[in-house]
Amino acid sequence: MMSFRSDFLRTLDERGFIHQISDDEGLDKLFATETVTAYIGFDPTAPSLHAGSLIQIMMLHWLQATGHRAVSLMGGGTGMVGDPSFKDEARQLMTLDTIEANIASIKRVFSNYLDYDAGATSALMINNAEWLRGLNYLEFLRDVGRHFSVNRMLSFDSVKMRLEREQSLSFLEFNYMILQAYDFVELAKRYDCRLQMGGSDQWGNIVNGIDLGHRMGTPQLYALTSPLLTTASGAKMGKSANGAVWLNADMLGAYEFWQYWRNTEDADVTRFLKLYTTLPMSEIARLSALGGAEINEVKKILATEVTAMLHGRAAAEAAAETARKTFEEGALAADLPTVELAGGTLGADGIGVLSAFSEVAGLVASNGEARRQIKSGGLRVNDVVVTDDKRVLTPADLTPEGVIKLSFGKKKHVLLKPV
RNA sequence: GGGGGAGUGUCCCGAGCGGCAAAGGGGGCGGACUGUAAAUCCGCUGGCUAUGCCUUCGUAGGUUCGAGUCCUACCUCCCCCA
Repeated sequence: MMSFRSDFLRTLDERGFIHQISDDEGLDKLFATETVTAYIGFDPTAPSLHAGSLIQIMMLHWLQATGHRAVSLMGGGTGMVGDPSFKDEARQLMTLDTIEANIASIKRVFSNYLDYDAGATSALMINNAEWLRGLNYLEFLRDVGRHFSVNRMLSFDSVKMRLEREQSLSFLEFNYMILQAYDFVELAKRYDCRLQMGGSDQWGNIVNGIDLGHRMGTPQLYALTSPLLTTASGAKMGKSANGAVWLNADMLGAYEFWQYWRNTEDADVTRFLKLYTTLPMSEIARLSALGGAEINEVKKILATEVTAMLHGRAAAEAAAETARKTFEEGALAADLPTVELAGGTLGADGIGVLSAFSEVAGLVASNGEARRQIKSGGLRVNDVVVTDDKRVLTPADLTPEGVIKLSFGKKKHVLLKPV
């Protein structure tokens, strides 16, 4: 790969964000000579983005940090269609209400990474519903649709699998790539946006936008994709034991978020430091030199840095401290995830362990699962292994701090607290 | 339009003479070993008021003491012919 002159591309390159660029020399020149507006699209498929999207958000962050204008595009229009790229079946359609609610919820995260009040390089939050929802079908077909070749669209890898496999690809979904291409052109016209970034699975969609731009008379547009990230052992980013690693604080607390990064595999630590923190490269080089058990200290730094960007420095340090107490001292940390019990719930007859773990704490999925885990020694109450599935938790189990600590495996803990 | 084939445990792939809560794998979870890592080994991997009850094999009916298995119709997909 060539060496870049522009701060933005050099930074992205040395930190491992770049998978493919449509015209690296041309784009480098653009970034070196002017303030560039670039965007990444986010479809509102859930009330929160998850760790898998963090790499995209970080790209926008660096874009702004190196003096350019970052646009996060909410898919209020495209979300009504659903991206079929590399999916083997159609997603369920979302209602407008759901889409709007999801967008409102997702939006909150961006202000932690982007500055929306920075003069000429303020970040922008735009919703493609703005131009997509009002489209006139016939006009759109004539102005935009005529530039697309179905033959060519069918040849894209992103839909090939779907076609070869057997699953039907509805006409609705098939239009997604056209809408995304059109988004790029609209952003170019309205906001002078020149670059679209995204995950490598978006390459085809982005390039379509560039082509459409040619035909519809925009300036030269560019594509930049990031690698599809997996952990060293092949798992997709953003999934953990308890499900997705959400970015919204109301869906995943800072402590659990911190834990996700703390549990990074050795082989991923350096890569993640570069991608997910803003530590200087020299510092990352120093940390990467540490090996053996020392790498645990590096993982803590990784976890704290990533968490600090999202949830704030104070919350990150509190999470680190909670983890230190819990894992290193074996002490009881008061701010582990806590379930409050309404007055007297523990009082009368106590709570059976099974329902305490399943219904009350939500650590396991069902009573049956709790029973199985007891058999294999995976459940503990106040750090004592549970052996009897008939055991009942009573006020006598309360620690001096007035809580009962439930643990599932070594890493998942919940405090029950009567109030 | 004609002919042939397929849909299995709500993560995936996949076996399944009429007695089936249904083989096997992957993934996931727990345990052991470690460093809150990886690798490895062991166990678990429908629900419940639990020596029993309930819900599961594309959908709806039917035959049978008993249906994932047989019959009928329907849905979806694949292949061949037109």
